Amino acid sequence: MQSTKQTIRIYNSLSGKKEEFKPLNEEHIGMYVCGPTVYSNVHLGNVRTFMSFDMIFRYFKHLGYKVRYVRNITDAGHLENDADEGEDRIAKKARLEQIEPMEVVQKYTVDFHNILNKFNFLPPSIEPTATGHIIEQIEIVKDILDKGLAYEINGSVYFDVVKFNETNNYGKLSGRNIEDMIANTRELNAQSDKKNPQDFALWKKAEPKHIMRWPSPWGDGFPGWHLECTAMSTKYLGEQFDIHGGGMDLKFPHHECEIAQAEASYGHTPVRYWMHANMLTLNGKKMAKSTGNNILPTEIFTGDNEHLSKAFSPSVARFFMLQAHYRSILDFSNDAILAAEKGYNRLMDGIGLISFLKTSPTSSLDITKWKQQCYDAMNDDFNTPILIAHLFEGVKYINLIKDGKESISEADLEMLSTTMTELTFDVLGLENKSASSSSGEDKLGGVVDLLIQLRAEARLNKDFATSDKIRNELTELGIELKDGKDGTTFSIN
RNA sequence: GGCGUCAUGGCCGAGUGGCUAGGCGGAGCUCUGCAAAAGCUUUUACAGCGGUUCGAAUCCGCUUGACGCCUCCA
Repeated sequence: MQSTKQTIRIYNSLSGKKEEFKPLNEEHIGMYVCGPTVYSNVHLGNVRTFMSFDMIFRYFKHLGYKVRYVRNITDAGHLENDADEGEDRIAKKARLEQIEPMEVVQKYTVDFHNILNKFNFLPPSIEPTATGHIIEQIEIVKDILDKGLAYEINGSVYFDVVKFNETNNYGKLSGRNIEDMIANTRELNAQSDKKNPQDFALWKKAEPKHIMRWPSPWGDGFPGWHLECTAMSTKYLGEQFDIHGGGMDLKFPHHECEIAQAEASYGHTPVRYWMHANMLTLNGKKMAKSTGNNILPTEIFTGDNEHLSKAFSPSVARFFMLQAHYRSILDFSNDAILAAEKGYNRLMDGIGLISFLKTSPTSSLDITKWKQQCYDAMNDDFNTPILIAHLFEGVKYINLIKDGKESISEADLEMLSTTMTELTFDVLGLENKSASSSSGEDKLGGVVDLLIQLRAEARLNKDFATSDKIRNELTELGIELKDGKDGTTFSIN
């Protein structure tokens, strides 16, 4: 753990600027991140957002903060659009797969956890579900009704955005103003109950066929999409907390509505630092479940996708994504992840060499300065690409020391080693997956080692015909031999 | 149509008013029976046009292009 006090600057979407981060309580940080709606498999774009916050969670913990990280599961069905039509997406999936809505939820929640585990995610401190907090949500609806900022029509309750805007600023997060929105709204459907198109549902009446339903003062229904996050963040983090995160596409309307709900109910703004992770694109376009323009994590692991030439380990995919800043759009391509894989291997090889380095009485390198540069990168709005650049600098140091071109003292080597490993594994959350684990691969490894031995003997006898035959035949099979100073290793392509 | 973001070298991708990002690829060298691997060194940039400035790729304006939100979305 890093005990030195670090000053962190965070880009706050609310102000549009980087601000010095000061938690409400000195040692504790409260962070809420909007989780997935579990009606289908998470794609790689979803993973990127959660990975950004996993990295941020890890860094805070590494610095010694006590972090309560809440990431919800949206398991209540919400409508396909914000007008009054559209099917509940979970119900739709249940109908298509001919299972219960709660089976849909269970299936994809399990999938979500499995995938995140493969990517070496830390579990959040609390992972609450929307359906587990219906009572809390109903209480908020009642409260907002009491304050006169919502209205009930035909068993549904809507937030009165226009009225709210008279005393508050609706749109401050996404940089909109309500006059523009009214001027630009398309015609409202005739059957809508809303007074204004900008109003959003706090509670929706359930039609008779709607399976996911709960009793409420306004009849059987289900909560509006934006409400669950207000209920759960308040319950576990308080009426005001430090960080609220999510994907860029949630900024409007979702986060805007969260702010409105909390301000209406509690009378003050709920979040100090709003953070938004940018999109992962494929072919230059946002990954989206609805358009089919996406890659599933499983396809990365197997290579079974038209965009991929081979399989990639979760750690390589993680490295690929962390090589871009979380607020930048990142385009996924085979070439880009292929390049990332080579870089990742270089980083891992470098770290693997640390324990073999010999120390000297003095250092020819300024390790203290290098270390601070690593932390400066993270402190500047979690700039992982810069951190990785410094880690590669560290790899260069390691190689130069190994070749005797630079020297390092025992204390500096300790610092180099600790910094490299902690930042790579604890903060970035990478794993060194070079060691093969399955028994089949172990046996193959034994066989290849035997061939390597035979080849070494042939080379010793200057029987290059035999040694080259072994090497070439193995290459044909996709096994590459690598001759090094300390013997031969191999890799399977 | 409204609001917003971004345009960087062969590719990916940071950053900044004047001083090296980094990775991949390319080139050279070391190592090697040869080759590969590995390591070291090295290479080029800031969409276009104006403006501000001693100086701009970095600030301002315009143009072009791409993307995102405005409907569920990470």
